[in-house]
Amino acid sequence: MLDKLRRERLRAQSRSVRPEATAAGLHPMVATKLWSNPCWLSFRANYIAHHFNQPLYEWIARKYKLSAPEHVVLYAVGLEEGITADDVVASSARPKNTLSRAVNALVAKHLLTRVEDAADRRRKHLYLTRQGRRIVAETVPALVEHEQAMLASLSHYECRTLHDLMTKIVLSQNAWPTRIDEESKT
Amino acid sequence: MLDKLRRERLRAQSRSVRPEATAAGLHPMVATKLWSNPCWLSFRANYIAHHFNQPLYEWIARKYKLSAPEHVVLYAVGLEEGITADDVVASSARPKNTLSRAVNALVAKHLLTRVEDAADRRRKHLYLTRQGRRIVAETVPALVEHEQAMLASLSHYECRTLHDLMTKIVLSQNAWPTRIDEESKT
DNA sequence: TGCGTCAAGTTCCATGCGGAACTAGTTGCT
DNA sequence: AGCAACTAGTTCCGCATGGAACTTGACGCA
Repeated sequence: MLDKLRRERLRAQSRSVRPEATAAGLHPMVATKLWSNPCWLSFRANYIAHHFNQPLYEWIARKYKLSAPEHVVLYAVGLEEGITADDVVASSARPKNTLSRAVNALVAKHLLTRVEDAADRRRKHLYLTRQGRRIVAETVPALVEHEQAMLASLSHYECRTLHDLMTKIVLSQNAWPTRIDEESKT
Repeated sequence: MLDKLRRERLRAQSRSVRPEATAAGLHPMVATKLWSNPCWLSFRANYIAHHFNQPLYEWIARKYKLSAPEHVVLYAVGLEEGITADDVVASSARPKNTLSRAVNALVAKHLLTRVEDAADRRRKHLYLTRQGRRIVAETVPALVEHEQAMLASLSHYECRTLHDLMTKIVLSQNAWPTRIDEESKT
C-alpha cells in the first residue's frame, strides 16, 4: 500500500502546500499549522519553545535528576543570585506552589541555600551552593549550544532582528488583556 | 518600609537595567531574563507562548468545559478535517495517549466524529460535528484577537518580518539535534 | 501463508502538577 | 496601638498527565 511518505506527498499536492514544506520533509499537519492557521504567532512560539524545552528537560532529568521546575529555579538563580521564589514565579510559567516545592527539593539536594531577608522575614533569598554553581556552569553552555543550533539557519543580522522584535512583544506585555472575555464584544 | 515598587527601582538601578524596562513596568527578573540571559530565544519563545496559552486555556475551560488537550485537538481538526490523531501528535506538543484521551472525550461530547480509514483500519479520521464546528467558529476569532493584541506594538512590516523569521526556524527543524548530549563534545 | 517488524491508537498506573486554602509576616490607616 | 488588607511561601488534595506496556492491524519477505 501507500507508505507514509507517499501519503504525505499526496496530501501535500492535494492541498497546495508550499514547495519549501515538502522540501524540508515537514509533516503536512505542521505545514497546515504554519500556513493555514490564523494564529501564526502562537503556533510558532509554542513550536519553538516546545522543541527547545523537550530535549532540554529530558537531558536535565537523565543526567542531573532534576525536574523541570527545579531546573527553572536553578537557572534563574544562576542568572541572578539572591532572588526570591517570587521573582522566579514572576518570570516563569509555573505556579508558585510548584516552584516552592522545587526550591525545597534543591535545598534538600544541597544545590541551593536560602537566606531569610532581614527586613522582611517572609522573603527568602536564594543562592547557589558550590555544587549548584557547578551544575549551572555545566548546563548553560549546552543550552546555549542547543539554542544556537535552532538559530543556525538565520544570519547574524536576522537573529538580531528576531531578538528585537520578540523583545518588543514582551515589553508590550502590560498592554495586553490578561484574560479572554467575549464580554468585550459589547 | 520600602514598598515593592521602590525595591524594584533600587534593584534596577543597582543592576544597570535598561530604561525601557522600568518604563514598561517590567518585573526586574523578567528584565534579567531578557537582557542578561544567554538563552534569549528560548526565554522569549516560552514567555510569548505562555502568555498566549494561559488566558486562552483558562477561558476555554471556563466557557466550554474543554481541557487544554481537547482544545488542541478541536482546533487542529478545525484547521483540517479528516486528519488523524497521529497528525495532531506530530504537530503539537502533547504525547499521544493524552491526545487519544482528548479525542475520546470530544467524541463523547459529540463535538467530533471518528471514521475508520478504509485502507488502513488502524487510522481513524476525525471530523467536526455541527456542535464542534460551532465552537471552533466561536473561539477562533477570540484567539486571533488575542494574538493581535500581543502583536499590537509591531508595525505591519515588523509582523511580516517576525513571521518569516520564525517560519525559517521551524522549517530548519530537521537540522536540529533532537537530543542534548554532551558526548558531542568529544 | 506464516513470521518479524513497525505503526496507530488505547490502557495502566504512579506521580507531579496546580488550584485553593492556609500560615506567618508586613504595611497602611486611623 | 490595633485592625484590615495584602504578600511570600507552604500545605493539602484531587486528578490530569505522560511514560511504558499493550492491542490490533499493516506490510515486507521468504
